[in-house]
Amino acid sequence: MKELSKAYEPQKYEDEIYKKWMDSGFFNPDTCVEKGVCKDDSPTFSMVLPPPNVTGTLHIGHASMLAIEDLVTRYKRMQGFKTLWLPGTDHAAIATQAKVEKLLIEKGIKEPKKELGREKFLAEVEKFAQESHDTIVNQCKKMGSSLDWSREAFTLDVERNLAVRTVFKKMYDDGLIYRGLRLVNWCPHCKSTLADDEVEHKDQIAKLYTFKYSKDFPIAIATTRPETKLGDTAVAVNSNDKRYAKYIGQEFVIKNFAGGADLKIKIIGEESVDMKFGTGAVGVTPAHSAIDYEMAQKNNLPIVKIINEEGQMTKEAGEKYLGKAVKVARAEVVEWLKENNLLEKEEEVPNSLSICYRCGYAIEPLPSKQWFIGVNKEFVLPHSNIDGIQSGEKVTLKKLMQKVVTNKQIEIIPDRFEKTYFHWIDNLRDWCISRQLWYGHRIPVWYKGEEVYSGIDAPTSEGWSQDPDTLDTWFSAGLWSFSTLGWPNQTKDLKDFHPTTLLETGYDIIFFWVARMILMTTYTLGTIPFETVYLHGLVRDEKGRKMSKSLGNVINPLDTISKFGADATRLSLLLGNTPGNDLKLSEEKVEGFRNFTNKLWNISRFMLLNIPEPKIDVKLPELKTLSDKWIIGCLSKVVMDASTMIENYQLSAAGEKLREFTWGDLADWYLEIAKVEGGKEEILNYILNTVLKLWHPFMPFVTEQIWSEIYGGQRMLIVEKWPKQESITENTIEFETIRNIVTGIRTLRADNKIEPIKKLDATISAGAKLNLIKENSEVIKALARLGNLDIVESAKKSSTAAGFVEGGVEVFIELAGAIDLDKEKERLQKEFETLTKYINGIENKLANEEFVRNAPPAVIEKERQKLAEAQVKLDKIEAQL
RNA sequence: GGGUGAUUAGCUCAGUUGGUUAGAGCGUCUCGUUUACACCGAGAAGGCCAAAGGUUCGAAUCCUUUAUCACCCACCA
Repeated sequence: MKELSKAYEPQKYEDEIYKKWMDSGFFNPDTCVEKGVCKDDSPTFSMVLPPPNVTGTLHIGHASMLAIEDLVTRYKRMQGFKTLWLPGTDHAAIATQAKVEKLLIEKGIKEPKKELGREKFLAEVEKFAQESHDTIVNQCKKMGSSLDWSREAFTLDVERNLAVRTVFKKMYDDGLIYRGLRLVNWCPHCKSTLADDEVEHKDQIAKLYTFKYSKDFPIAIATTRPETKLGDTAVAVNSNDKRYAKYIGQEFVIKNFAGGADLKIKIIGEESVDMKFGTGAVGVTPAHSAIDYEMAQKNNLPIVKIINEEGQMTKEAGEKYLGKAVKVARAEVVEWLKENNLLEKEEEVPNSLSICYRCGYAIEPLPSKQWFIGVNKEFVLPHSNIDGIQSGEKVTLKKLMQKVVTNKQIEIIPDRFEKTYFHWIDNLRDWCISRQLWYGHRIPVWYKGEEVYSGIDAPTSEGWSQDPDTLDTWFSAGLWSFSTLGWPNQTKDLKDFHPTTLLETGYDIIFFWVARMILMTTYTLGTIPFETVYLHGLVRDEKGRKMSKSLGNVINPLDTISKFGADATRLSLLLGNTPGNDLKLSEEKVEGFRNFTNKLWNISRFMLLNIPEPKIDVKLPELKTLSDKWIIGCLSKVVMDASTMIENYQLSAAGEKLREFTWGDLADWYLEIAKVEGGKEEILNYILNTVLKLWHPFMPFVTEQIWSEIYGGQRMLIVEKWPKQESITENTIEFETIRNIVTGIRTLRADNKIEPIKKLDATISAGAKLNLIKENSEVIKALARLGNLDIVESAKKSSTAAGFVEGGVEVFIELAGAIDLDKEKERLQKEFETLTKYINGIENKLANEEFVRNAPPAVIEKERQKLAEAQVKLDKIEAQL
């Protein structure tokens, strides 16, 4: 007989189990085919791991992602799918470079890039990235992730670089990638451009200054950025504004504004100007404001760049300001306005500040020559697997992105995010993809004088120099679903696993990543990157706040793993977690699930004590007793429910159902009954195997450990077949009667303060259920701790007994001297009253003609039944009173 | 300014096409070591389902309005 230790200690087993899984090769679909777990032509399930940034370590959010993805992967693998979950990491260009720069500065290198130069600096970044990578891989393993490490990829490795260059060249040739002078989002701190999505907005209070450029200028304007007025080329007023209409079209020259440049200001009419805000007039700075830039395009205004990439004033602002920081210039302009009595008002207004999503520094919009992807440019899609788009049809990237979601080829869970997605696409502008960073994919474009060459490889002739810039990190991330499978080579993996089945990621990167993958894949392959998108929420602390170092509320997954185990950590991130919603987590919650892993361990321990020779392939034996039929009915139902729920990505609900069965039905009832009934070796063996399989995707370690304790190394749970539903449709009502009788007796016992150890005598007036009760009398006696139990067809309550009615059966407990007759009467009286009220409610309902006319017959029948049952119960209680 | 989500027991949440006497876990209280488990067992208390209208025979569930909170988007200087 096998025997487990008394308590489960995760720390003792987890690393060893992971190693066994690795050695088995079962994370790799090819090995699974070789070893007959699935066939080469079995249906596939594939998913890529959203590659974590190599900027440091994994946090609890990553742990949640891994738990969800591993659950689905293990489920599919056990179902016999040819299953691939492909790991990788993201070089996260701007984030990683900024992090390493900071670290080097802390080390005492004041200007790392200048001092080290491109090559040495990059070597530092790569060293850091490698270390982070190793940490991340280790953490993934700690969580139990069944990732196929043999296929691991990196967004910046050689294979992915080829994919990047190939796609770039293709887009360039299709005219989708172009270089142009545009107003871009510039981060003076990161010294790079940013995509529109990489700009965040922060509410703040800003000073709004109202003033005139000069005494002679007829209109006062209001601005929160006076220094930019040195680059103004117009003043915009609402075309319908009677105050200013007469000036529209006029031009004014302001000499030496604020002691700096001369301004040439044209008054223009614009519908968009709010007459009620400020003075109703806006100074137009085309070079440093997106909206002003558009006005300039429309009105043919000159663009004067007065702030450079360093965040300093240019000579266009005038000699006085040349080289001065923006903030200094602002103060000086305000000072000048005051001195010249031009400042009319200074007030505080709420304002939205644009900041860099990486460093939080204020964004400076400025004109710059950059590379863009045109999202509205038409091109021909040669091969289309997209419903509603023909091969050879003219399309735009925007159209492709919209189509695959509107035609339901891609399903987004929860579906409300479709709306968000469409809204984003509708407002999408050309994507600026060049970055002035060193760490990343170098733009595959070479220059020689005026000549420009774009190719997968460098031109062979002399005299070409490559563009110094790199690509937005999301460019390579956008290729992830197919670049990881070997594209541009036509590999077997690509054929087998693309499009991938599922993309599981956070809702916070739906634009950055999900949308870009859809763009890149539909364009490059003419197909979807994935069939389903499952968006998870953020993990927050128990008060719903974001976890942050400064708040000190960070829960580190490695800590909870070492304290409570990986399985407990996983469960705490899976149960109560629903798509699209944030999850509140506390250490107590993890602790609770640690208790459950131990419970499962002990359930197994007990069952093993009653299974002399456990077998892996045990068939469902003949069901002898009511409880046997009942538990197998429950098990069968939970197999069905859990399966469909996982299929529908209701992972939390599936886990709840399993827990309810395992802890409630199985442990609290069936195992207790098994102690009485005996002879259950095979059925217990069958239930144990099934339960371990069902729990495996949720908590792989403890289940695999129990499995290996039972069956040695002969077969691993990770590749056992997922259970099938038995065709047991046993009515559970009869068992419910037994269960409720036991509970009823226990309640009476507690109410009357009778210690559990004392055995009571009882009489059951069973009526039509005489046989049922007789057959289960031993169970009732044991679970309710009865001494004598008389089961008769009909009996009356004695004066020293307490009684209750359950399922048409009356139960009388002999309390002899212990009974408080008044209290007993009061209790029955109370129940009588609630029941009467209940009956009245149903009677009224049934007396309502409208109800009887309109409600479906099944509902009416149910009400009648409820009424009849309640009526019987009421009569019996009345008799007991 | 536009949009989305949340609001159910002290806390965290279920409640899937409208038909329950509204559920679970944690916490609280009472009792308890009966040959798996005190990381446990038995029992109990605790809810005008945010508010107001409406639709319906019937609403926690559908519609409208409101309130509070959270998040996303946006070029109000």
